[in-house]
Amino acid sequence: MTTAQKRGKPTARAKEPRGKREKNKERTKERILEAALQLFRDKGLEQTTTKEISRKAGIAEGTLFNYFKTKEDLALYFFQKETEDLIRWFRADARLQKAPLTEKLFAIIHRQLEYIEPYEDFIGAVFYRSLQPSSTLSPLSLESQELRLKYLRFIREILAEAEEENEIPWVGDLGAYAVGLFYVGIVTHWLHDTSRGKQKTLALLDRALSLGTNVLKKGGWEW
Amino acid sequence: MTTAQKRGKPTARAKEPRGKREKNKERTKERILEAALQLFRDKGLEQTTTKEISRKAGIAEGTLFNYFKTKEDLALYFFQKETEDLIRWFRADARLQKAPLTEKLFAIIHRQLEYIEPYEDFIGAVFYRSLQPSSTLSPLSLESQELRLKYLRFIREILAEAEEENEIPWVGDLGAYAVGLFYVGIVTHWLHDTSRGKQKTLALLDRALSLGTNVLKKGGWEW
DNA sequence: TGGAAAAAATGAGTCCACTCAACTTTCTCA
DNA sequence: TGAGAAAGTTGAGTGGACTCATTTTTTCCA
Repeated sequence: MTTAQKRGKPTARAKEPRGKREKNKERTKERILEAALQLFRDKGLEQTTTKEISRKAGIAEGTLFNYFKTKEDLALYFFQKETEDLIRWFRADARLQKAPLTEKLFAIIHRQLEYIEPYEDFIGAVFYRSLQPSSTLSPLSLESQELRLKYLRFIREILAEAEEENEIPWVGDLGAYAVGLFYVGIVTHWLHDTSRGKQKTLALLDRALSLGTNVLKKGGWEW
Repeated sequence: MTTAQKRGKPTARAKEPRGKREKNKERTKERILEAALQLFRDKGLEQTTTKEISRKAGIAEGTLFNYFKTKEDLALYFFQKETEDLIRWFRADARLQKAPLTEKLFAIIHRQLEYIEPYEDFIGAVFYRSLQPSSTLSPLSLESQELRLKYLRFIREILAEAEEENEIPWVGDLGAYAVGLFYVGIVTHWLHDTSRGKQKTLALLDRALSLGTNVLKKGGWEW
């Protein structure tokens, strides 16, 4: 009888074992992120306290730490989201998928710069921490490690496509790694760039990418 | 009379206007650095408290902050010292000064890796912060900025010498910047490298430098 | 439907980096 | 030489990130 009843209601509501809880958690996490990002942007990372974030998100101070291990982890989540959005955006653009490598990389990095633009000050304080490799002690190591890997895998895929089309010679993982480093350099330049609309950085980006792909095509990569 | 007396004793002692004070300050700073470095190396950056450092250095907690604005600043001082030592070391080696560019850069970066070796864990936690550009809010921005500039100027000089000898085409400030970035990449690789004696990183360093200078010589740098 | 178990939220409490007003040492100059 | 000024030291105090024992909410199942 009981078993029959159990099986009788699945379509109505009982199908999802974790309904309210999961939904609430998601909403809370979203609220925390929203509050934090707004405060980080307006006041900077250091000037924003976890108390403030909690208050703005409508939760207790302790709750914040059930969702994010540290304040820094919370800040790094911004990049996590950016990377996920970036990959989705790129995969959705059919035209771009067929464009030459240089154009793809330009579009990708350019979009990243646009994304971080409103958060310039905050980025300066956190960006480099996402590079930090795992250290058994740092509580955020795994997260940032994962993030780096996700980004590198994405770039690796794009390079692999260009390799397959014989657009460039084989560059392997190291190629993706080099693009990642290049991105670090561009962001650093961007952070220092006081030209209108960061034009200098965009010019540098364009020229450096052309240079890079030219070297590759000419066989400069051979060891 | 008073003036005559004043001038009469310069050779004896009165010549140095700031004697005891300056000397004490220097000794204290040295003691703090020594204590801090030892603790950072043995227990890691996060696990070392400023209280501990002060105790080990034989000073009050507050005194530490008369010498270093923040704990992070204290940690960054390690790199300051490294850079200064590096420049002095390079300039003292007459043979190396005449060696080809690739060899110079290899020697420089290799020496830096050797220098940081005993501090591997600690480096992972601080290295990337030295990249952080100035932000009006960060109290340590100026110091780390200065450090970066000192290093970049040093690399720039070495590249300029190679330019003058027509060993490579003109690469300008951007060339130094690229070498700096390359160093970041190498250190990142080094931090992840689990091979015996970090041999993989050394191999990478060697090959990447050859590749780089080859590209330059073949005119790959032309835009 | 109710009552036990699991999951999540809470906020008082801890630890630690950093500040600052009071004190001590060193320097200066009549 | 000694008294006032300048530089340096001190440690109790402050604020903020993070913990954890307790309480509240949600789910599970007879």
